[in-house]
Amino acid sequence: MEQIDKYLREHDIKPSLQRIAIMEYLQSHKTHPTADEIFNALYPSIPTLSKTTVYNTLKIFVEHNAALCLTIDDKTAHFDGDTSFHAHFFCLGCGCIYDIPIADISNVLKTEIDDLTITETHIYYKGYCKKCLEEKLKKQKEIN
Amino acid sequence: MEQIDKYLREHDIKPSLQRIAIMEYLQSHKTHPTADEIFNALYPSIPTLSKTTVYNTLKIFVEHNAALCLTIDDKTAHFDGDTSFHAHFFCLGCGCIYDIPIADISNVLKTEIDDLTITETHIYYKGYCKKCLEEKLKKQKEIN
DNA sequence: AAAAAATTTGTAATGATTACAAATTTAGAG
DNA sequence: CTCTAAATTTGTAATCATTACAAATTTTTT
Repeated sequence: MEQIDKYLREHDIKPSLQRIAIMEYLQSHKTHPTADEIFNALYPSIPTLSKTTVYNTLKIFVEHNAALCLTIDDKTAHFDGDTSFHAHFFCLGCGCIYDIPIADISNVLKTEIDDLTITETHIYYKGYCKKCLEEKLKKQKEIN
Repeated sequence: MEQIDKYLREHDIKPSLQRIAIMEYLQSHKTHPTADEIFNALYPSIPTLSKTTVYNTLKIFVEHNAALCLTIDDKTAHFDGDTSFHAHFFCLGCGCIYDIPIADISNVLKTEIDDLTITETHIYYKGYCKKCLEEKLKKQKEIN
């Protein structure tokens, strides 16, 4: 708990009850939750919590580089409390997101391009997890 | 025009007037337009065009690998008629998207991970283009 | 030329996100 | 401490991209 407090301060975010709870959830649930999932998870223990607060807080986290916003899913944004460099896999079937460790590609990825200032680099894989691939193949068989 | 027709057929897409127009627009405008932008651009010349058709058609293109859907912008999906492998830069200020050529990193990027079947790989850079970076710095000065 | 299939269209719904203003909490000055 | 200002949180209402769906149109097949 004290660690979350410290983590927020290190990122120039004043630790409030809500901010601590949301960051605590993000860092202890590596499932890349959506704002809605975070709200539903925390609401029972913080009954005064507002969904707007969750959205506002996540925006602050991202602006202060305390969390990542993943735009891999076109339906909704997902958030990641782990800001270290890694890739993500998004299952087009069930929507789950997995962390994918990645080799050092600093020699391949650019940090500056012409007149463009890079602040974030994302590597996303999309496809199907085992379960969803099987279901997909089963459905295709049924059609044929 | 005949080339678009052929391109669609090669991807098992039956070429209709609307589909040809949308693919023609995608391939001649390398700006990674949104469905809305495509609709507004084509509507004057195809007054019967429906926005639903644009959405449906783009979905078909993506399913048949005739176009890419970019989820780099959390506001709205962008589309790319160039399916060859390249990265994208998204300006957090003005929202423009640039193509970024990328060295061969097939040795770094995975094509199979455990039980996950990869169908797409995306590399996104986010940051600020020259104009937007200047404006951002100017605003920060005004605050301080 | 008629019937079936595919495509397109328009409208209405959905659902994530944001705008905004009121309410509450926290921090600072006296 | 206590009062005031600033920051944060909250709830409601709006926005806006996208989709669902059924009717209309076009294309293909018989």
